[in-house]
Amino acid sequence: MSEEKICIFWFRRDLRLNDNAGLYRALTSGLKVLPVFIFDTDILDELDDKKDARVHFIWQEVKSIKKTLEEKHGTSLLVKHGSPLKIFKDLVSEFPVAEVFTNRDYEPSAKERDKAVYEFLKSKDIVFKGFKDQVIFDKSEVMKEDGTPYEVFTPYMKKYKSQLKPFYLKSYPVKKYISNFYKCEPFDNISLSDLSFEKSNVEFPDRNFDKETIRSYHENRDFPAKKGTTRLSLHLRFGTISIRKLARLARKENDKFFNELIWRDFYQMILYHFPKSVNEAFKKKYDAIKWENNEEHFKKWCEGKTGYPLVDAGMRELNETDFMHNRVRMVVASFLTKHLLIDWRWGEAYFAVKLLDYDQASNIGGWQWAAGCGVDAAPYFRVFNPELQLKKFDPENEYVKKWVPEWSTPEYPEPIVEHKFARERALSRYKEALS
DNA sequence: AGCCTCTTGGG
DNA sequence: CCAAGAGGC
Repeated sequence: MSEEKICIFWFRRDLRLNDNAGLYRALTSGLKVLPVFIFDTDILDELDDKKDARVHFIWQEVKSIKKTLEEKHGTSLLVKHGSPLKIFKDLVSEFPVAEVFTNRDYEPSAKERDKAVYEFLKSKDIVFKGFKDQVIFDKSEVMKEDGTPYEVFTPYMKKYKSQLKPFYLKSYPVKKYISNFYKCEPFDNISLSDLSFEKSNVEFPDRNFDKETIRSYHENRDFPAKKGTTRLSLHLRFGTISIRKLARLARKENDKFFNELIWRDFYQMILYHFPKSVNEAFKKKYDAIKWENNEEHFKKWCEGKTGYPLVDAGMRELNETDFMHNRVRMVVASFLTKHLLIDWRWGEAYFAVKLLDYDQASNIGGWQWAAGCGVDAAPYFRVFNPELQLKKFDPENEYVKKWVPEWSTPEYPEPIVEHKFARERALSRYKEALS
């Protein structure tokens, strides 16, 4: 008797059982669905901090999905640890796999990984299908009239909104087909220490956000001392909330907040079309900038000891909580690239190590924007004045006092560069590269 | 999603 | 005297 064929659903950055596009397609495929998660050693081996909060978060969410599947749906989650290609080679000999479903990931390294898995599966006559789940429009769905990708946000956003029908924001009714999982006894649990990681001490923001924050987003979002932003970036990064659900609400409640979600799609689209922008300036000429790359300055920036209170507050918030308010991200990025003339890649790499919500597309986009070398970037002559930014966005010095308690005492260092000097140096150095 | 400097015109 | 606007970087 031939064994009944099954399909695999491969969880990645979509760690939820509700409104999940790829999971829905798997459950409605007619095949029983074996859900799989892989702790990818190709990624984990690169992480030096054994208390990396992202690993802890993913592990926690994976455990929770596994528990739900076991307690409510008579199935389990097969959790593996290793290199995905190798894992799939094992999986197809272990299970009668006919198809593999997943949600698309647009990062260049993920595309490469998926291509290798696709090729292997193809050689075994197994279909590998990817679905759009983590954005509203992907790949080439929002393009200019001439068929090329947008490189400026505002016209992209207008086209996006004109194309957007309620249909695109509809939830996938996973629940209706939830009985189509492959029935089995619980698979083994993997502990954090099995992965050679430990629990982190940072606090994970709640996915159950306050609607009022979205309603008043445009008024409060720029003030880091206020609870003016949703703190949902982590959940968007790992798919622990659905972008469609959030976009439905955003569209209804607050256009400014909705635009921020569109920025996210925009940067994902840019990275998809321009994978080289991972380490090359989108505007080629800017790769000619002669950076100072002063190691001592870079260290002081990392530690939050530049003598500019808003910059230091931001960096210390990042170091202590693995998060930084977005207004302050712009300020510290501008400071690093313009005042210190340090290559944006250094800053981007530091954020990649530290940020709990690190998302490659948004971070590359944001850093290149700050450095002036990206899509729709700030013109090079825009140099934030860190003191004016402080006056504008933290007028009572609440944020600064919280993170830099020694500020306004003799212990607080003098600025490592003087603003006027640094601004002029940046302007002439940029001008030189562009001429 | 800057900032600076200079000019102008009302008080 | 200084707020507000223009224009350059």
